[in-house]
Amino acid sequence: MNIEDKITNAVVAGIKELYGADFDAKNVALQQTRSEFEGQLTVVVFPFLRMSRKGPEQTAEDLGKFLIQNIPDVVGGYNVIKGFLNLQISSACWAGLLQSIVADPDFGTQKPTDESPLVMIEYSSPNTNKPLHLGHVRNNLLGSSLARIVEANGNKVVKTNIVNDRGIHICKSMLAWLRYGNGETPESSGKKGDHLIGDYYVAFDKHYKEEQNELKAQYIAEGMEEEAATEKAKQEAPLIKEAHEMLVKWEQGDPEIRALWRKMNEWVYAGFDETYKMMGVSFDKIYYESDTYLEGKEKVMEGLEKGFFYRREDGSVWADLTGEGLDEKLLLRSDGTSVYMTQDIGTAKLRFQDFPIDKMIYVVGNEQNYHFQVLSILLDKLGFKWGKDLVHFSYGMVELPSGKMKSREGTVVDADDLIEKMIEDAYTVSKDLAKNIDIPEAEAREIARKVGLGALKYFILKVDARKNMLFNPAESIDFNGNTGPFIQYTYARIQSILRKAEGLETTGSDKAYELSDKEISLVQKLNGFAAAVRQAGIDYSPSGIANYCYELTKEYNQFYHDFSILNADDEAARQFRLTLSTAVAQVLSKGMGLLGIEMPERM
RNA sequence: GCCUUCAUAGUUCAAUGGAUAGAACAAAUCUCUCCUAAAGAUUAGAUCUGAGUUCGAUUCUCAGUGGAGGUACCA
Repeated sequence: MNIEDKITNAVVAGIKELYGADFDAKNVALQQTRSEFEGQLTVVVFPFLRMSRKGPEQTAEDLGKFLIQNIPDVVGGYNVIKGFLNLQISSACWAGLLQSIVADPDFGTQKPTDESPLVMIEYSSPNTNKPLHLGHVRNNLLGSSLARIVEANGNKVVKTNIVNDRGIHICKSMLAWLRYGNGETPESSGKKGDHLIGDYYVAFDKHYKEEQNELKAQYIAEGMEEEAATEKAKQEAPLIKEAHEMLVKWEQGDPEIRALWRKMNEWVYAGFDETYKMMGVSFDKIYYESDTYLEGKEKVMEGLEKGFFYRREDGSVWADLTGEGLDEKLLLRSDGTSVYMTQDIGTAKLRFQDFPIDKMIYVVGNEQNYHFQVLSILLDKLGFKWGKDLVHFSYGMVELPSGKMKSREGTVVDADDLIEKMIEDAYTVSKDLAKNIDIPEAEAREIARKVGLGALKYFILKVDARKNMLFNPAESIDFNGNTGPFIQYTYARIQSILRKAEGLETTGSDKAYELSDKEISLVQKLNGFAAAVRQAGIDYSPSGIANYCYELTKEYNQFYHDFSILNADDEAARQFRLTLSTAVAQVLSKGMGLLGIEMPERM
C-alpha cells in the first residue's frame, strides 16, 4: 500500500475513534505540503470540524497525535497551521516508494483484461478533397493520444477513422481536374496526391467565384436586388450545377465517374498515409462513407416504420426532437439522398456489427456540438446501447492571428509543410548549438525528427482541448520553456548521466540515505504520475499529462542543478540519485509516450 | 433571436472548492576550469463585471459584458 492510502485510512480510522463519526476515505483532502512549511503531506481538516465540534487547530492536533501513535513508521512528526495538518513522513518511506516505482515497469498504468470495457475512438475523419491542415493535426494528435490514455487506464481500445470520401466536395475537385487538369497526376507533377487534389479544389472555388460575379452583375443589370442576385448566382453558376450533376451520376453508379473518383481518392489516401505516418498516427479499422451512407438510409427507414421519425409531404424524413428540448432534424432530403446525420447513423450500425462496443468516443471539433447532441438521442432511439452516453470529445479551433483557417480560401497552415519546417528548425538549432559534432549525420536527422515533432505535438497537446488555441506562423513553435524539447532534453541528459555511471565502479552501500526535502519532493512528484494518468483518463485530458511531464521536468532540473549526482561525496547519495534519475527518465518517457512523443537518447 | 462554449501578467498557457493564483515567451541582471547552458538563479507584471452558495470561490450557481461556434435539405 502506498503512503497516501496509509495516511488516508489512518485519518478515517482516527475520526472514527476520536469523534465516533464515519468519514468517506475519498473525501479526505491530502495534498503536497507547500514548500514554505515543514512536512511533505498535508491533511485539510476543515471538512472534519462538523464531527469534531472543535476549532480547526484543536482538531488538527488531535489527528496529528493519533497518526503519530498509530502509524509511527510513516508519520514521524507534524505541525499545525490553521486548518492544515502538515505531516513529516519518514525518509525510509520515500526511499521505499522510489524503489517500488523503479521496479514496476507498469507504474501508473493498468493493463486491459478480458473483462475490460471496449472503447472505440473515432478521430481524424478527413474529407478527401484537400490535404490535412493544422486543425486536422490537432484532431489527430488529440485522438491518438486519447486512445493511449484510455488504454493506459485499463480499457480495450479500437481506433477508428471514418473517411468522408463522397459528396459534393470531392465532385468539385474532380470537375476542376477534368476541366483544368490536362491529365495531371501525382507522378507527372511530383506533388503529393492530397495536395494535388486540394489544388483543384481551390481552382474550382476560384472559377466558381468568377462565374458568380459575372452572373450577379448580369442579374443586377436585369433589375434584381443585390441580395437576391447573389443568392441566385450562387445556385445558377454552371460549374456548381455541373458538380451537382456529377454527384447525382456518382450516386447512380456511373462507371466513368466512379472510376475517376476511385483514382483520385487513391491519390489522396497515398498522401494521407504519408502524413499519418509522419505524425505517428494509426488506426485499427477504417470506414468509408461511401460504404456507410446507404446503411444509414436503411436504418432511418427502419426508424420511420417504428414511428420514431415522420415523413413530410415533400418526401423528406425528419426526427422530432422538440420533446428533448431540441429542434426537428432532417434525416433524408426530399430527393431521398442522405445527409451527414444519416451517414453517421449508418457508420454506427456497421461499427456495432463489427465490434462489441461499450463506449464510443468521437473526436470532432466543437463546431459540431449540436450534431452530436442530436446523434446521441437518435442512436439511443434506434437501440444502440452506447448511444445515450456516447462521448463527443469536443475540441476547440486552431486560430491564426488573422482568424479562422479556411481551406477554400487558402488561409491554412498545411500539415506537411509545418511538420517539415519543425524538423528543419530542430536540425538547425542543434547545429547552431554545435552539439552534435560527433553525432553521425543520420542520427542527427533522426534526433531532429523526434525533436521537431515533439515540439509540435507538445505545443498542441499541452493546451486544454476544449479551448480554442492560437497559432502564430510568424513566431514558429519554441524549443525553450514549456515545450516538448525542454522535456526531451532533460531526458537525454539523464540518459547521458546513466551512460557515464555505467562505467564507474559501484561499491554497494548498505548505509541508509537520509533524503533532502528536494529529493523527497521529487519522489512525491514521481508518485503523482499514477494520479495524473487516472485523472487524464477521467477528463480525457492529454493536456493533464503534458503539464505533469513539464512539472516533473522542471523540478528535476532544479534538483540536477543543486545536487551532484556522479560526483556525490557519499556512495549512498550517488546510488539514490542515480535511481531517482532513472525513475524520472522512465516516467517522462512513459508520460510523453502517452502523448505520442518519442524521446531521443541524446541531443 | 435562441442554444453551446470560452474569458487569468504585454503574449501563449497552468491551477481535484484550499494556504501567498503557477509557468513559459518578451524585458532587465547573474551563473559554463565542474555530470549536456535546448539549463539554472534573481527582478517586474494577471483572475472580465455584479450578486449568491460556505470556514474558504480562478474553480460551483445566477445575471450582465466581450470573443468563438452552432441554428433544420452543407459536411
